Amino acid sequence: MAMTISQLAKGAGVGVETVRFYQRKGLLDDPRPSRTGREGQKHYGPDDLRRLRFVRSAQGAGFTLSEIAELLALDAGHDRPRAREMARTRLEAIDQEIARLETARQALHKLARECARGDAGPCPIIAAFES
Amino acid sequence: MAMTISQLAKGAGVGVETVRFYQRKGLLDDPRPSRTGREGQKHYGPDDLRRLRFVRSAQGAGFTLSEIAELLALDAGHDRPRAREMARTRLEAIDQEIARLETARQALHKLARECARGDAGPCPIIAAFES
DNA sequence: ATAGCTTGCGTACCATGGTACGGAGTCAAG
DNA sequence: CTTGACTCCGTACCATGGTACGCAAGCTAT
Repeated sequence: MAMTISQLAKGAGVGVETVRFYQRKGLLDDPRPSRTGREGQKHYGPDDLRRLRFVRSAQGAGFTLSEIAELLALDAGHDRPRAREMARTRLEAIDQEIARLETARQALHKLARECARGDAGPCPIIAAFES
Repeated sequence: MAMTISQLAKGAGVGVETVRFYQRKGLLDDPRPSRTGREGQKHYGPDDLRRLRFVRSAQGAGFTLSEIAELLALDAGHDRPRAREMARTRLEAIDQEIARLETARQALHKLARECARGDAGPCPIIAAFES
């Protein structure tokens, strides 16, 4: 069950350097080197993998690495109201972001439409963003 | 009609330093200092403001500054197919991003729901992201 | 045993998008 | 005529999220 750092990294689709980077940031455990197996080598279990995958998912949800560190601290702790607050805040930010993207989508769609006919001549790109 | 740099900046809601940064990046014109008005001072017209606002809008659409530089070059030029291609590519990226955010939204919603009851005790944050 | 891979560690470097700082000049008002 | 506001310019610095580099030590297959 024990994994090396490169197996751990592979399992989450990240690079070894990234794992170490997260360890330095306190996002991941940095286990004591153990004497089982290779001398001085660290190894990792399924929990580490879950945690690493969590970091990537939470990043996908737009949390910064330091927010993720806070979430992880909460997970170990008991401050549910704080956890809910963070979730709510992020949820609002996500909704705003989605709205912003929908707007951008319209502008781009307009750009594509206005450039649609003809293959030469100026195409009013700046005007397409005046919405 | 001529504006100073700070008026230009204010008109687009950015800082003076940001305007100069964009000039250094080639996103904005860097006019020759003129002899009208204050000696050695530059000034800007409505086109500069439109352009600056365009930069901010395009950034909002998720373009990087160097992509925006390319769009601006296209706007001056005649490569419509390229402009359409950029728009299409970005459109796809935006759709993916929206989908990603919707997923994240679900995860966060789940997190908030699972932490909803009780104000103490552990709250399965990591589990909430296992989707 | 020697090459080659992986590990661990620390430090340096990268891109992106700015922000800040310091010095020097110009101008208008008090 | 000094003070304050604004300008110009160059350079330095910042956070974020990594990526790369170099070194020593260990395992493993040849």
